[in-house]
Amino acid sequence: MSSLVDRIERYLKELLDKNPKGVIELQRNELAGLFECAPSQINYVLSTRFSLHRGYIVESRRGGGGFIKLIKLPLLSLDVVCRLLLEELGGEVSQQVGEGLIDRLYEDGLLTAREASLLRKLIHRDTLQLELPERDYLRARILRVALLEVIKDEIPWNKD
Amino acid sequence: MSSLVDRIERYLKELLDKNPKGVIELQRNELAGLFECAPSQINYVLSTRFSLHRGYIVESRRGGGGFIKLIKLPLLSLDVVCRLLLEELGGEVSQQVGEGLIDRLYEDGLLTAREASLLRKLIHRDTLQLELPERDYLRARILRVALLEVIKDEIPWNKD
DNA sequence: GATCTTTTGACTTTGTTTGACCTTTACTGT
DNA sequence: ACAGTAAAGGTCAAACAAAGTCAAAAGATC
Repeated sequence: MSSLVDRIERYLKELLDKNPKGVIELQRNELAGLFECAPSQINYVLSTRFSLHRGYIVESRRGGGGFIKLIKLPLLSLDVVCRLLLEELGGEVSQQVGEGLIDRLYEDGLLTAREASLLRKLIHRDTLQLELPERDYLRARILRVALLEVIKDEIPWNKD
Repeated sequence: MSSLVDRIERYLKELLDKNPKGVIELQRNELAGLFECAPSQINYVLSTRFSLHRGYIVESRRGGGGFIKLIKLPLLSLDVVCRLLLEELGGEVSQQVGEGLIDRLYEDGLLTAREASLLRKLIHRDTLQLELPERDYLRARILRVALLEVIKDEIPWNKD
């Protein structure tokens, strides 16, 4: 008997596959109602089955009219993400490394010229103005967020 | 399902777009009636979605024959941007104000949608992860750098 | 039976909606 | 002119409506 978490996972992946953009939006409580479980179960599914290193981004908003948005990342960028995001951008990033990364993303066509030069300025030590362990942590966070944002609307790859 | 506040916002922005002067006048109670909500909901929409930082001015008068007037400010001009840089972004900037400003830059066509949502994430407290006086200072620096980058193309005498 | 995964529930955080009460303005009758 | 009244809009705090967190309980696995 497949567990709840598995059934919810399957259900969401079906929805994602049906949707050509690889994006779905849902209500946590509604979904919990559909599967007759605690709402926090949905969070469990999301964090164990739709984590970043499995190739998904989850966005959400609270309050009235809140939602949860599930984005399936294009395969193309998936290996880039795994490598950069999880390894290099995990902890701290120096300015040099950061700039190298931005250059590479630009050359790969993931960043426009303007985005690249904006990011280069943003991660500059003169902008961050923090002492040294924190500065490199912040730079890593900034680049992580930027990368995540940028890979979302990569051209969708093959289906199935 | 989009929330009431979103629907009212959309409605008002449509009206503003349709009106070439970028000015509309309305009755609070009438609008509340149209959307079948409490009149004070209108105030909520106005203060969260049509703030000065987002590029709107709201004027009103009470009493018989009262009204609410919504004015969309003209596109950001160079001198307004300079004033923003010096005054608004000089010191500290809250997340709310920052988001408002980014919204306005986007609506004025100075930022692409992707740049806007990137910046929104970058200035989010979860990304900055600093305690409160420093966080708002850093946010101001980030927005300053971003704004400068973005208007570079607009400055005629600057050729790089 | 130790450990790993799943499931649940109490509590928190964030954003929205409402309602009771307040202030300002125009109009009306005297 | 003047007071009174009705007709706007304003404020603020409480209620409501999401989603998030965390730890403990319950199952599974070995």
